[in-house]
Amino acid sequence: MDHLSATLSALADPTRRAILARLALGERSVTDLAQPFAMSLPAVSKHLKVLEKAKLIERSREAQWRPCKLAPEPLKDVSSWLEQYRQHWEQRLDRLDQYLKDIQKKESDKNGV
Amino acid sequence: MDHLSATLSALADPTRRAILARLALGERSVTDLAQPFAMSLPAVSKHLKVLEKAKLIERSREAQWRPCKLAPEPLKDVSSWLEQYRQHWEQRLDRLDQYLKDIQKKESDKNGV
DNA sequence: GTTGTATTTAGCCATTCTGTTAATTAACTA
DNA sequence: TAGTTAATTAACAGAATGGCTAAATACAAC
Repeated sequence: MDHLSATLSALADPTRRAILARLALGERSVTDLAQPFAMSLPAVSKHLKVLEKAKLIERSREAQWRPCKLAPEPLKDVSSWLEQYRQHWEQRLDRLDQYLKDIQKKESDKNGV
Repeated sequence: MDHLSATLSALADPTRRAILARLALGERSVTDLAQPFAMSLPAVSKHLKVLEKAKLIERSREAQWRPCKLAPEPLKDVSSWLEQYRQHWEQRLDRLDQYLKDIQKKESDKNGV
């Protein structure tokens, strides 16, 4: 699987996005991360493995804990990929902008400015 | 499934991203869209259904054709969601920036400016 | 070394995803 | 009406996903 696909499919799960959101606040242990979810620890562990494979988190070792840390690089890649479409979702605003400019110009012309 | 999850999982497939890329150039029929892929027409049709459910494309009717058109709104939503992490992936640059400013300040101080 | 805590692995099950081919629907064309 | 083109639906198979419980591993602390 290519990098971007791995990232996007990791992000496609709400549990995993919630995990990332908490990791944005700082490092957390697995049990810590699991706490808000109505789901077994192994389930959370699997989610973390998906995030790790997508390089969205990094893991270290401290005694019996394996703290997780946000690794934002792949998010940057998603953002870069999205840029190619920015003009498309901003087009409507562009058209409105153009329309307003046109109106304004007509007004100026009418007033002989 | 929530909106953002639907969008991200639709985008997680390289075939679907390629379809969107071609739609960014303008409306296309299904057969047209299918042409570059080594995959049956029904397979492409299914991909289009996924994109349609995620509201990433809109479809109209013209005789026996059902042209597809890019609908970029959900992409904007992904972009907005990503923004909350922008500081994280720009942090390294921020630190470099800060470092350069610090150096510059020290130079100025040394020169008694 | 035994007990306790943190986490992962293994094995299982149900569901969803992605592709296939064959059949069907929809609309134009002669 | 019959034939052609465009696209979808149906039925199927195989792989991947997401959850579970129970067992195993890793380390700490007594």
